[in-house]
Amino acid sequence: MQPNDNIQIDRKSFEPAYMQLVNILRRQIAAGIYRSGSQLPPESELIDHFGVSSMTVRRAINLLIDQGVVTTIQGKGTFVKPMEMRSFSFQLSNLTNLFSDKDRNSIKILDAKMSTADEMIASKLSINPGERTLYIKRLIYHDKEPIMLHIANLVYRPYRRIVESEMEVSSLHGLFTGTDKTEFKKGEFAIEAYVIKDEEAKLLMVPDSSPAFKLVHTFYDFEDHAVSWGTFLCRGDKLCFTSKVGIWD
Amino acid sequence: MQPNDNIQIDRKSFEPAYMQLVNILRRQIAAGIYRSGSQLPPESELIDHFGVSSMTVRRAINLLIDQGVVTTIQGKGTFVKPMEMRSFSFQLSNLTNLFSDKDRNSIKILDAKMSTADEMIASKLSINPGERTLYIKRLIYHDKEPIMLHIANLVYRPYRRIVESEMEVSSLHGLFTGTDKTEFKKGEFAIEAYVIKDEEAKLLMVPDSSPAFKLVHTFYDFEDHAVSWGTFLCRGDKLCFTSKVGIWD
DNA sequence: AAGTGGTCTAGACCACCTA
DNA sequence: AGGTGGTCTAGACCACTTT
Repeated sequence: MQPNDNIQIDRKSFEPAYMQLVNILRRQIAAGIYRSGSQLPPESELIDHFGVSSMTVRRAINLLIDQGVVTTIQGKGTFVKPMEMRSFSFQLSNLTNLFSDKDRNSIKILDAKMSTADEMIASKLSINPGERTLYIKRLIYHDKEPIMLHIANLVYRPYRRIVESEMEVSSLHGLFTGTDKTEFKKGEFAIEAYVIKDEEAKLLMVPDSSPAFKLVHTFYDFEDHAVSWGTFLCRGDKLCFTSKVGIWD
Repeated sequence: MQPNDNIQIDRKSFEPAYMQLVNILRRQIAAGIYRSGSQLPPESELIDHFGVSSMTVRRAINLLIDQGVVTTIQGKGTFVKPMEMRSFSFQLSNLTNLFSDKDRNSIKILDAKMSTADEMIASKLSINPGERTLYIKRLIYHDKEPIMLHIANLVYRPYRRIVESEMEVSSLHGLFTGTDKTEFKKGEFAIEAYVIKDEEAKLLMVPDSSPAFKLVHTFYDFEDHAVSWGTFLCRGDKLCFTSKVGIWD
């Protein structure tokens, strides 16, 4: 089988030329015409063969680079990348799916009270120990089943609306789906492995010592001040992350 | 403060114009000149103001879209996206860092033997129950400390070199760093929360009921046959995943 | 010197939205 | 109809690598 034989770009298609080219090259790599480590045809050849401009070819190649399929070396060529474990990437959208259907979710507020920051909370929120904070503890249900326990500490700023909006169910929904305008500029996350015990186990209705993901978050407002620090405790039996790398058709 | 005032692209810079434009717009969004939900200047205006071509502007905008910073609606405009939790993604490269320094790692093979596939393994490797497989169990050390337990089941194909290369330490290192040519075309990964117990706890030298990440993998060869199925059991105290969302400077 | 990737232009044309 | 994003061209010029 010859490379690039016969295959052409369909100019009448709704699919843009650069995307067709991406798919053509992906398919040829998947078919083993270009093997791991081997060189793709030079761009000039692709331009001639497919009758497109250099910009179109480059756009296609850039997409293949983004997809982790090829690497380019200036002056040398474009090469098929070997599969790497490091390029596995996991999205929280797996978890987000749990929130796509608003009707199937509900939130129960277990606790919401004014508090003062201890050393730990103060350092996380960049305030002084003893300053006022808002403590929120709530249980998130999916299909009447508790799946996540959210505990958050918020900086108390009477002149802002953040506190109220954080309290509301809709804001949490907005955070996950991105539909609402959140008041946050940026956020940090860490995922840790965790074992649910005692009270947490009771609340989430799982046996003691059940596995869980602990999602620690910090949210910042547009002045780059930390506003919210807390954790989502997610039942391990209700959530996992998946990813694919390499060439999938 | 006026949008786009004074700021210009430095044509003498080594940084390409499209990348400068990305950074300019990011900085203006971070500075609150364009707030969440608000509209960016139309492309025609950016073309005029910065004295670049439409292709350069579009390339910059496409990158901002990739970064999750803006959304475009054809016929309407380009808008700043609110921060979304769903766009939170983490890479296995966090874990890869543990492997960057080859000298600090070592691997001990606990078990390696011919076996036959049971129902479970057969279905995962797309072979028939009873067919021959290779079973490998090994402990991965970092700074003399056990951090991961890897158990893998491989399809036994005498005419291939995959088995040998899988056995070797270097292949595992290559998988993580991407330096070696792996024999795999593609792979799937799932991350689950897990609780280490009994024998696993002893091997990894952690107390019973310690938290862990369970990474289940399947690797495929260039004929799309499953070749390897197994799990990495990673000590939760030695590994966590982090990520940032929204606008960071 | 020849071959390769990388950036950029100055337009053209189209599709979509709003009025 | 006028404004907006989206694709595409046919070159030009540059930087890097190999011969």
